[in-house]
Amino acid sequence: MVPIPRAYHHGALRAALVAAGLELARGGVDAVTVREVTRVAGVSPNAAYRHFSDHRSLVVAVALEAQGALAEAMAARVSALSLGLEGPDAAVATLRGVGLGYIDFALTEPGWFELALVTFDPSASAAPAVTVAQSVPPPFQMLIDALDGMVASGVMTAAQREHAEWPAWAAVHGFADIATRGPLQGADPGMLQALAAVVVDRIIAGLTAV
Amino acid sequence: MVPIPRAYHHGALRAALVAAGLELARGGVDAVTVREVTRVAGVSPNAAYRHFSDHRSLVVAVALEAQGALAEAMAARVSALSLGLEGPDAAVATLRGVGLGYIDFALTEPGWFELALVTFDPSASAAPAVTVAQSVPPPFQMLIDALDGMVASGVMTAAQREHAEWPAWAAVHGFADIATRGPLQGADPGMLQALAAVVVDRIIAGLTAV
DNA sequence: TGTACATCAGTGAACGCGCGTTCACTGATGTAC
DNA sequence: TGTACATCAGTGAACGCGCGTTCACTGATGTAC
Repeated sequence: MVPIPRAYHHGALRAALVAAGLELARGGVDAVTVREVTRVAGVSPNAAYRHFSDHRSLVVAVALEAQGALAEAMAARVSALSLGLEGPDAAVATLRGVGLGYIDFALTEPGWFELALVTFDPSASAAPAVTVAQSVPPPFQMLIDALDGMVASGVMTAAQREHAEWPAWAAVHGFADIATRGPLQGADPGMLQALAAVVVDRIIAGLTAV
Repeated sequence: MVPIPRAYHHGALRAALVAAGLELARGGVDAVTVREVTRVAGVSPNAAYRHFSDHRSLVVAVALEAQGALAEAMAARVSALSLGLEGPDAAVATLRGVGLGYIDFALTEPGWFELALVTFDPSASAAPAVTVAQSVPPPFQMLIDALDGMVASGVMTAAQREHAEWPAWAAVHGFADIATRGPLQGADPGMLQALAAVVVDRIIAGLTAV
């Protein structure tokens, strides 16, 4: 990584470190080290400790950023798919958008996706920053809202709604993981898109089946 | 880890190292290091290089063992659920067993589960041992066979069968991952069992829905 | 059966690496009068 | 507006750690005669 030598950041260093971390995170969680992040920011390693108590809290800060990007990708996909739709159609399109957006993000930015996961991990985010700031991570909240929308528009019954978060999340997350770290890694993008659609449609069918 | 000092293994060292690795793997993939494995086997670090070309091939060897254990857990669950059933009932029970066995294994031995995954990763298993010995990993083959059984017994149509591996694996794998590394980590075991059943039943419903 | 010797399976010591983290410090900034 | 000083945000050097891996070696085993 190319160092950018610049002396004093004055309050902006924290942001610069997170930005550097985000860039490095494209290479996965393990690429986000104190030393490399400070190197990229053009600062000595110990400078990081002025802004983060330890390595973990640096990673959590970067992970929260990645989580935000994930939520944005999902929102964008929801907008695109539900545009101009209403009622049941809109509800289904929204749920599809949530799932496809999640998968898209994982395929496009696998490193960030990996990082966003630490945000969902209650043990890793022992750092109060996460648990306090957000009891429910935005991406998960979007799923919940989408499922509630399915009920509100009559596509799902209240009984079907129960616990539906988990099959829905599991299917979409599992596919993202398989396509990212597993056997589908490196498969043809077009095929991955097609399979993603199959996964999302199948699980929605399962959630709305008798 | 407690070293077991014993001098010469004579051909048995390779097996001893894999066994030690499997034990350590309960702590996750990263716990399987050359140094720790040899320490547990009561041997000097470089002794490992007499049996493995490098760290990676040690990990792959241990991972194959973990994968075997996963396949066994799945087979056991399939047997238990499909016992005495025939035709469509047996086919569905088998598919449920495949999914629930997979999840069970992940919950019971999260470290081994993590390790088994490297076996599914085509890039990681650049080691010829894996790709040559098994083009299709046994656990995945069990899923394929179970789905074929669904078609054979008339529960699924040929059209529904197409690409069904991926939604099925994604849902089950995703739940295992969520319960193991994600937000459900540390949740009540009884609840996890119940949710696992929901996930499996929902995805099967989705695969057999119109 | 006994011995000479090749081969095999280990040892002990060391290497370089990158990491997280701490120490005492210094130069830059902001503030009170 | 100018100066004295406290505080803040960095630096430079070093620490200990565990890792993978390589070197030259030695002791144990198996084999040929």
